[in-house]
Amino acid sequence: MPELPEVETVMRGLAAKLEGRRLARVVLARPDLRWPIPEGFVQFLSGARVEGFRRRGKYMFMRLDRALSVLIHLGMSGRMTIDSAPLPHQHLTLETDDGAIIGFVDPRRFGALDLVATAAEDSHRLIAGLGPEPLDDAFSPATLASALEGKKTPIKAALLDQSVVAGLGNIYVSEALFRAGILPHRLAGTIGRGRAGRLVPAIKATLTDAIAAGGSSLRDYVQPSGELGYFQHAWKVYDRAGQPCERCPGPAACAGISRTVQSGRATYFCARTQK
DNA sequence: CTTTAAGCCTGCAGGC
DNA sequence: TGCCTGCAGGCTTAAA
Repeated sequence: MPELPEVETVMRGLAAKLEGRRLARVVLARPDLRWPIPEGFVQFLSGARVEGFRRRGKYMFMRLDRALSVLIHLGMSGRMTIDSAPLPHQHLTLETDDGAIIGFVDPRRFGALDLVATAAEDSHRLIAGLGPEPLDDAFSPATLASALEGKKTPIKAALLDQSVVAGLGNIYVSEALFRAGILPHRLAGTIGRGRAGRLVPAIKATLTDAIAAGGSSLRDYVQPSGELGYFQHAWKVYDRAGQPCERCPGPAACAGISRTVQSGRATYFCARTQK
């Protein structure tokens, strides 16, 4: 489900409820999600105080006292609930010392839970290979252009590669490429400094706008508060095949939003304004 | 080395 | 109504 804006939104919701609280009760309903959950997971969390949260790409860390962090990945269908009755596929339940109930629900179980020393978060095997944070200043046209240099994959696939930039998924790649006026099929190696100069700001603006809207809600995504994100109403191309492109003057000029499949994933674009 | 395809799981929408 | 197929926000692995 969740790409960077959804993970950021979820993390903020959790932080508001959990920071400074102690985990009074921890219940794990199964020993594994995508991978086994480490031995002693429940014991390490039980009684711990939550110091803070950090996001890296689509991963988040819940930092506990005792120099330990819980790595949380929502995968495709993962979500967090606050003060909700237990739901089907709720694999982890946390209860705080002030009575808040946090649930981790993930029907498809592509998500992950792990423990890592706080000082070693960046060395975790799922984190170590990640590219730059797209909203950091270090993610610039120069760094992106150099990361794409010589790449023979389409730019769409390159931006989905988390080692190029961390946090983009299928929705926001389509949206950012539309915003930048770049065709998803264009080979990454042909982006160069000029187009990267449009693409990087487009990525940052797309993500910033989506975070401000609380992410995109489709299927089962809600903020932990139960509130829906509303960025899905701001999609320009994603899931809009056949609909008019708002940048084009009308049907005479443009056939509307196209949908194709690239490496097994749906891609949406305007064939007239993206090159 | 790089790039593509299959697989992991469940749930849901659409076609028959 | 039920069954079947395809598809879904991610990521890893094996194969090409």
